[in-house]
Amino acid sequence: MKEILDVIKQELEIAFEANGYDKKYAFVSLSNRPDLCEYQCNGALPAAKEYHKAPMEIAEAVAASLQSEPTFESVEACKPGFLNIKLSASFVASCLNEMAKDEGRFGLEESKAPKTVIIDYGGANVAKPLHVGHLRSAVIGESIKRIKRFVGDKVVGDVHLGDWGLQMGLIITELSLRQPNLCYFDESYEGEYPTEPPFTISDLEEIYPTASGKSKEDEAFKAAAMKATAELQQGRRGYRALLSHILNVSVTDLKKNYDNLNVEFDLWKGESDAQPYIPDMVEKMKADGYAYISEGALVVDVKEDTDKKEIPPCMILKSDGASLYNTTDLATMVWREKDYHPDEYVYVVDKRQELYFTQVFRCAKKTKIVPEDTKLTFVGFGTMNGKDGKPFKTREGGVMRLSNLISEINEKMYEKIMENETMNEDEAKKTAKIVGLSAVKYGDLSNQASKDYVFDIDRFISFEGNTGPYILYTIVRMKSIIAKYGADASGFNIPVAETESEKSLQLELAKFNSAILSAYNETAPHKICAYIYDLANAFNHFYHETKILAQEDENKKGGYIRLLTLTKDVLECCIHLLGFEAPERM
RNA sequence: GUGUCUGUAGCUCAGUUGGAUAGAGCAACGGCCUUCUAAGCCGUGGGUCGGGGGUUCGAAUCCCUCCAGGCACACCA
Repeated sequence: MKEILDVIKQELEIAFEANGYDKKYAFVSLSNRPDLCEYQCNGALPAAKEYHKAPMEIAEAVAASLQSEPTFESVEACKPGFLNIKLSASFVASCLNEMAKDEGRFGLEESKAPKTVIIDYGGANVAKPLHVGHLRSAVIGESIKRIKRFVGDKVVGDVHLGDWGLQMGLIITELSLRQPNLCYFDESYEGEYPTEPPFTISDLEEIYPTASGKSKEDEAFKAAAMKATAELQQGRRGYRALLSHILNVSVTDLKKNYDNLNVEFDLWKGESDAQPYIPDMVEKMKADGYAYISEGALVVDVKEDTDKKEIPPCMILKSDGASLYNTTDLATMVWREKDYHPDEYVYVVDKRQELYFTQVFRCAKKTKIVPEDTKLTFVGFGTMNGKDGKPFKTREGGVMRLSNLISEINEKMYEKIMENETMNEDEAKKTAKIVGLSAVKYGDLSNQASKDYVFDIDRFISFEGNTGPYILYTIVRMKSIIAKYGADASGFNIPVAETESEKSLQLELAKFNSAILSAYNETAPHKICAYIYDLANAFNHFYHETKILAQEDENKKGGYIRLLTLTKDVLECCIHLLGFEAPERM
């Protein structure tokens, strides 16, 4: 189905050309003066320069040749030379009927050139619980994944676990002190290792911080942990077996936590999966002459002439020969190329890592790990601040666990729902979870990802204003009416709008296409939030003025239900793209 | 120090990539429920778009400069 903007544009192009003006001036945008018009074209102003005519003269001529087009209710030339456009109600209604027929996609055609995209988000660490710092990556990444998938790309989401490095050595060392008799520590042991892990997730969550604390005070312990890390990385059997236990236990727990957030990864690969690719990669970089020794370390130059600031080289190996985060990330690209050969990589990471990722991206292209035309996208997000404007902390000043934050929100939401006394405890609990998630996610996604934002629980869980719960409430209202109607309305047509509020609702619906595409093109979920907030407002306004179920004309009533259903479906589609769902009641 | 991002109503944020009178929400005040969920709707007040220059028919948006703040600047991830 054709986008409304394109339809209008085409009509304008014909009119511009018919009057002897280049069609490049026939650009259309949404009106920024809704009191005057619905869409606008400002092309007559720049055209006036080229043709040395008064802009008003051009605008009037174009407007005149569009007078009889059935697409428009009116096209008016205004003051300096604006073209103010109003669509005819019947044209809008016919667009909507087409949208409604196309269930699930609402007229948005699948991309004709679908891309393969790997999206790297989540960034969870093994054996460490998720904390609030992980929230944004998960929430934003999940939404971007869904948006891209909806438009038609083949998207693979990878959590990219932090499962390599000193933390593993710390855990192994601590465990060897607690349970020295385990077969994993016996180097002469040659049998099969047990399938049952020697610890639970809560053991792990206690072991890691303990070990981490010890290593800061106890030099010997730290040395032992570093040795264990090195041995693990060199492939010591017992340690490898322990690593896989740690991974299993941890990933099971992480999956549960991400599941609560409606976040789902296709791949649970980690840094450790990239390790086998490092030696060949490094050799190739040396052989191809990209990597050289600088101050003892192996580096690749990544500076470019256009840089305003000196970009330090990308370090591949430390002076002691050990690999580092860069190395792992580059090696990760090696296997991703081998398995998926993506057209685009998207990294959803804290924006403070931007410089680091420009180094990695440049290095990957320069050393031909990825082809020249591969798109490497860094989606850097800002910090989640508390109400005081400083990074979000617990009352005690520590890092807050994500699960604690979520349960606090669910608890508050539950209390709010129970105040209304329309539900039993069980349903209220379930509803609180659904609405709570919408509060968190909408609160995050409605801001531009790259900016810092204030995480204000009380504002987010409020049912008023631009919040997730407000959107859900609007959906629930519609569901309730549709349920009361009871019958199947699919045989009816969405009526030609008769009132202003009905037409604005219909116009909002017609913007679905361009709202989704701009969110897609700009990797900007907040555009979807802005859209559904406008749509919800338009609906509530219409709802307030229009009796639907009391409508006597059955045909009209059926048409209204069809309009409601479309609105509800579009809203639900959008919140799905944001990563949350609506309950049946609230 | 260098680079970079940010600065819009008391607070939290938008602003369709240079267009018309800069918009929402919260908070404040006023109105609307015997009628589809009032968790809603309607209205009022509130602005030197950080300051100053420039570019042009036209600037919150582009350029310069200053002020304030955040962040990053090779052997951490």
